[in-house]
Amino acid sequence: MEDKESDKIVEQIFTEYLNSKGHRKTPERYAILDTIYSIDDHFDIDTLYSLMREQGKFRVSRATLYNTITLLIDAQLVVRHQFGNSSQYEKTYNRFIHHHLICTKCGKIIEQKNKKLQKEIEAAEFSKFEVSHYSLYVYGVCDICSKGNKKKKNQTQ
Amino acid sequence: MEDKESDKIVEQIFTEYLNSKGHRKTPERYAILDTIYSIDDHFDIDTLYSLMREQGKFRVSRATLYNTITLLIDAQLVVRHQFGNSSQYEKTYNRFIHHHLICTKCGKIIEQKNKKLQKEIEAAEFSKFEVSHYSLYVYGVCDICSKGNKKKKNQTQ
DNA sequence: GTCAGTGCAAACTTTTTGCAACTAC
DNA sequence: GTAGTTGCAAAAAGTTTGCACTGAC
Repeated sequence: MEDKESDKIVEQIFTEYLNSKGHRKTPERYAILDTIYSIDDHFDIDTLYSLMREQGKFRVSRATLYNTITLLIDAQLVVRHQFGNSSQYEKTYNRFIHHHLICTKCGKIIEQKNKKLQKEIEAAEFSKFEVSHYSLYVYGVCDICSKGNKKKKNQTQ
Repeated sequence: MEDKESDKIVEQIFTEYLNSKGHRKTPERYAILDTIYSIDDHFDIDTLYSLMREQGKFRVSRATLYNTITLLIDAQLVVRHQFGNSSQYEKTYNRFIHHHLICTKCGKIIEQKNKKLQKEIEAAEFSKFEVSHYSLYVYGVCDICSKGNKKKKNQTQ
């Protein structure tokens, strides 16, 4: 998805990263990178694993996925979130900056832009700390769960 | 630690919560609540488990800890964080509001107040979402790791 | 007395690790 | 050629579940 242009840039960034670290440029790593950048929202390792098998793109093991995703995080091309039980990941390059609204009733995760807040967080000063990125998780009740409760009124909570 | 006064209030809140939900008021639950409120920073289930054994306060199983902490989260007396591999928890009542600075080099978590930012996040509007609380995780490099790198200059990055 | 809650151990899930085979350099 | 990578399976770590027993109501 997205544009081919940014995919090329992302590959370039990864190549430079691998070179700088003295890591090898294996086909597995690029296949994983490509697949991740074809996914537009959050994913976990198992989803990524299944997706790569289905697509028949390139057969990689889970161990390799874990190894590679660590590299991608270090290269700042992917971020990790830990909602729920398993780690969730998302690509970072060329992806709009957003905050995460997490519904405490149904567990749904909603991405929401808020330019004003984004700027305020980015402008914040934290003493003795070199900031690279941040994640804001806002917990509450989503629209659907909120409506559901009001209509039904049959829940103790 | 903290003051006895707030411990009483916290117990009261929990009692009201248990009543409202029709849950039983077991000694295990209060022992867990008390222990949690004696801890001043983050902890995981294993730490809590060991602490309760050491103190000889009350012997509870891990299963009960997991069950009870779920209730405490629902009662808004505890929040869960998911840095690293295991879930981290912290008490909420009477605890200063802070943000989490996470060092990507050493993994250390620094709690930092920022009243201005706190107010800005609290003032933020998220459409179709009833906010209850939030967590801000700021990733970057801490003072010590930053100094270490500058001194050594032996790392590729 | 009843059923929610508990302890224990087994099961399950996610992630890490050890090792032989492979391959990028 | 050789060390970094990979795949596989086993192990580890964290959490959940099943079941018999206990105790709050």
